[in-house]
Formats: sequence, structure tokens, C-alpha cells
Amino acid sequence: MTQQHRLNALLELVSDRGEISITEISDALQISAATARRDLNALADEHLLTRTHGGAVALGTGYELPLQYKIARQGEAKLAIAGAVSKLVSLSDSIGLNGGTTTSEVARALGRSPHLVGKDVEYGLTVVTNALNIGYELSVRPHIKIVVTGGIARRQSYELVGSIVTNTLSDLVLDTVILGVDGLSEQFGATTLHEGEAEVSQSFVKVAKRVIVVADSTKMGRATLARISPLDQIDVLVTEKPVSGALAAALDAANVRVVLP
Amino acid sequence: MTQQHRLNALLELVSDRGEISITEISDALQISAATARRDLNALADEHLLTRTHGGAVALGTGYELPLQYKIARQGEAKLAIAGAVSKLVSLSDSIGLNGGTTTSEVARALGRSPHLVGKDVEYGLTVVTNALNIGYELSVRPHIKIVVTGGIARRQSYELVGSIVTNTLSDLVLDTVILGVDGLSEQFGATTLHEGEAEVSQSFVKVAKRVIVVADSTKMGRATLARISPLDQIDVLVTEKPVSGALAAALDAANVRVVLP
DNA sequence: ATTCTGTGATTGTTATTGACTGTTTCAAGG
DNA sequence: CCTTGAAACAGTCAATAACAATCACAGAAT
Repeated sequence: MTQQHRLNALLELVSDRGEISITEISDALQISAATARRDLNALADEHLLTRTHGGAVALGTGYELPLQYKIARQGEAKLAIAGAVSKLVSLSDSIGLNGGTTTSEVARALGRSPHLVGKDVEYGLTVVTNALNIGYELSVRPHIKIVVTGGIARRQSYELVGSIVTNTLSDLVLDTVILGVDGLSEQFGATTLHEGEAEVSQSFVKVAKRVIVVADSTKMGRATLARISPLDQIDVLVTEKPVSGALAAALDAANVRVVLP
Repeated sequence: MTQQHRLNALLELVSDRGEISITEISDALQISAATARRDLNALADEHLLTRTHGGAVALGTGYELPLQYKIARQGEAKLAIAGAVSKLVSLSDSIGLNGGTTTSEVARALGRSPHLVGKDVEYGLTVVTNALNIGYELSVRPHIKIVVTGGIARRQSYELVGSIVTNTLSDLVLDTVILGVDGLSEQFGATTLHEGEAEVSQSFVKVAKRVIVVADSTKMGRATLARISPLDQIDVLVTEKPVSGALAAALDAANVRVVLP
């Protein structure tokens, strides 16, 4: 029983039953609970299932609600950033969101924020996104209207990319666009690892009245493969620690407002 | 009784009855009042219900559907249909899939089918869909290229609808389109419950070389609100029981091939 | 032969649940 | 409009189960 076999068998078990517990796994595959946990975590890291306390559930089973577990794994910084961002959004806004772990956290925060639940409003919050996971998770929320851009799915990030995205976005106008980025540097501005995602983010910037960049402190001063936009097209940066050094000066010069939790 | 179970069961109870009390919950699910309260608060935090003194009420409509999607996982008929459909698909096809419980099962079958895993092919299976849950689930499969049409999400069915969908689809050509329908009748052909979804399905039919309709036997002879297409535009019908009566004759006259598992 | 990875066992830590307690809310009756 | 008792609530605690981290051993790869 190799690792590969185990992982395959595990996936099959989970997608057959919809959910599974650690003890069921260690029983069925004759492996220790420790290994069962390791395997589940490995599969969860690749987004092939959703981990829960005591086991896992297959994708697409009802409401994948025990998100606290995921959140705990993703770190405090992103959670704090997400909370701060949701305060910058108001009811009846139309919001753009690209993909990524930080923006996914922002999406969850938007879904939770009490001040975004309109009681008697005809049009509440509208979220436009090219991220499949965000669309999927938020589509259950009654108070948010979800528009998905369409496009070709990238497995690594759940993002939709390609000409379909840019075509769709060019017909829209967004009050605020919230962009997760992989790097933010003085010289190159906001950058990302994938050129297709950069193209999408550029399209978002073009149709936005206000651009908010979300990035934790590890992204500061870093530049990755593909440019999204120079600093002066950014209106607000939300991060969890004060920015220092040359980047801070550049942000100031570009009139970027820095918001901390 | 895991947390998952509890939360799902709770939402089901609430949306069935409209409202529910703590004692009813702790009685029905055999849990303590404290846990019932904790669960209700968790769901209220996610805006999936509204908390009241002594219990909770459902807000709005539309939580039944994700549950249907969960139940669909267990429907034997749909599983059998899905298996039969996947045999009609070959590697390097481009496939269209609309939303619904049956097509979701088809998508899972496509993701699992060994004969669709191309080892050294440059272009394997391509799936085009307007269903968020299908896109989300299949996007993790390395051997399938996923294209999502984009559009406005319907909470009740995970389907994307609206002009964005038709715009996107009009630029594509699909080898096979697999349509889930709510009714199939001699007089009205394939029909569905929602006019927006019907529009999308029509667009799928327009760009398809081959149209496969999937429907379990409960849909036979039934007609619902919105027409998708007459029988003679359908090439194949996949269902789990032989069709009889007037509909069978009409299918024969329209040259529809009926495939059973 | 020896490194290296993967597995299982062990440990301390964390999360979840139900019971308990004091406080708050609701509604009926004055 | 206020009082008052019952019900529901929030907070805390202990027990249990699950978790992450570490270590040692076995088999595989080099």
C-alpha cells in the first residue's frame, strides 16, 4: 500500500460517502490515525476535499461550514486584513474580487459582516469575481448577489482566466475592486506569479472606481513575474503591519492610503 | 453525529418548518441545549438563518437546494445515468453541461472515469459549464479542462444565468452538450422550471453538435414552466428505465436514441 | 553501506461538548 | 406602566476526543 494508492483510495472513499472520519479511514485502510490525518491534510492542501474536526467532507457536500478550521490554518494576518477590508465596504456597493487566499478570506468576511446585511434594500451588495471558490461559497448567502466572470479554470488557485474574463469585465463598472497580489514593490508596483491572473487583475483595475490592494507583510518589497499595476493606480493598501523603508515612501508619494486592522 | 451533520440537519429542519425551537432541536438531534444554541449562533453568524429568543427562523427561501444536491449523491438512478453518460463521452471531446442534480452526478462520473484520463495527450477532455458547483468540483481534476461561462449566480441551483452566459457560449463550439431537464414531454419537448436556466440551455443546444438529455424516469411525460427545445433537436436520451407510451413513440418519431444503463 | 523518506507510537496541546451558574429577556397579570 | 416568575441566555468548567509535534524504527533509494 503505497502513499499514492492510499491517497487515491481515500479520495474515492470520501467522494463516495460524502464524508468520512479518521477512525473509519484507519479502519478501512488499516493505517494509523496519524497517517490518516497526514493524508487528509495533504489532500486538503491540494483542495481535493475539505478537512473537518474528526475527518473530512467531499467537495460539494451541502454547506462546507466548518471553515474555522481552514481559517486557523491560514494565519491570523489574513483574517485581520479581511476584517479591516470589510469595514471599507458599504451596503449596495458593487465589489470586484480576484482570487487568492487573502481575497477568499475577504469574501468570507463580507459574508459575515453584519453591516452588509440589508434588510429592506432592493439591491444589496454585489460581488463580481473570477474565483470559483469565492463564487461557490458566497452563492449560498442570501444577502449577496454574485456575478462570476467566466473563463478557464486554473487548478492551483481556482481562478478563471483568459479572454472570457476580460470580455465580461469590460461591460461592468465596479465601485471597489479588492485585489490580492503576490508582491508589492516600489519599482514594479503590484505583481503576481501568473501572467493570466495579472491580465485579469488589470481588467479589474480598468473598470474600478476605487482599487484596494490586500497583502500581508510577507509580500512587501517583493516583485514576482507579472505586473498588475503601478502604485499610483492603487487607492488603498490593507495590510497587517506598518510598512517601512523605501516602499513606505513610495506609497506615500503615490498617494496610497495604508490601512491597518 | 458530527458537526457537519448537525449543521446540515439543522438548516434542513429550519427551512422545512420555517422556524424551530431549541428544545425541538435538542430533541430531534439528540444534542444538548447548549450545543443547539452554539450551532444556531454559528449559522446565524453566517447569515444562513435568523436567531430568535428560544430558537431560530428561516430567512427568505432557497436553502433546500444545496440539500437536494447532497441527496442527489445518493440517488441510484442518477448514479446509473451518470455512469452510462460517461461511456458516451470520449477523450479530447469538448462537453457542455448545464446545472442540476443529475448533471452534477454526470460531472463526478466524468471526473472519475478512467477512460477519460489522457496520459500523453495535449488536449484532453474539456468541460464547459454554467454550474458553479460543477466548475468548483471539477477544477481540481488535472485531466479535465474547465471553462465556466460566467453569469449571475442563482442561489437555488448554483447555476449562472443571464446575458453573460449567452455571450460566452455564442463564441464556442461543443462536440456534445449534456442537459439536465425538469420535464420531457411529447408535446412540449424538454422543459425546465426557471426561464433563465431555459435560456442558457437553449444557448447550449445552439452551439452543440450532439445533444444528450439526461433525466430520470420521474421527469418523463412532465412539462414545467420554460421550454428548452423540441424533441427533434435531441440526439440521445439517457434515463434509467425504458420509456413507454406516447412519449416513447414521439421519441422514436423524432429520432431520439434512448440509452439505458 | 548509508542516507532519506514515510510510518506508527507517544506526548502535550487544543477543540468540542454537556453540565452548571448567574444574568437577561419575555410576557402575563396586577 | 411596572412587577414578577419562567424560560432562555452567556459564560465557565471538566471530560473527552482530536490535534500537532516529536521521536524511533523500517524499508526504499542512492
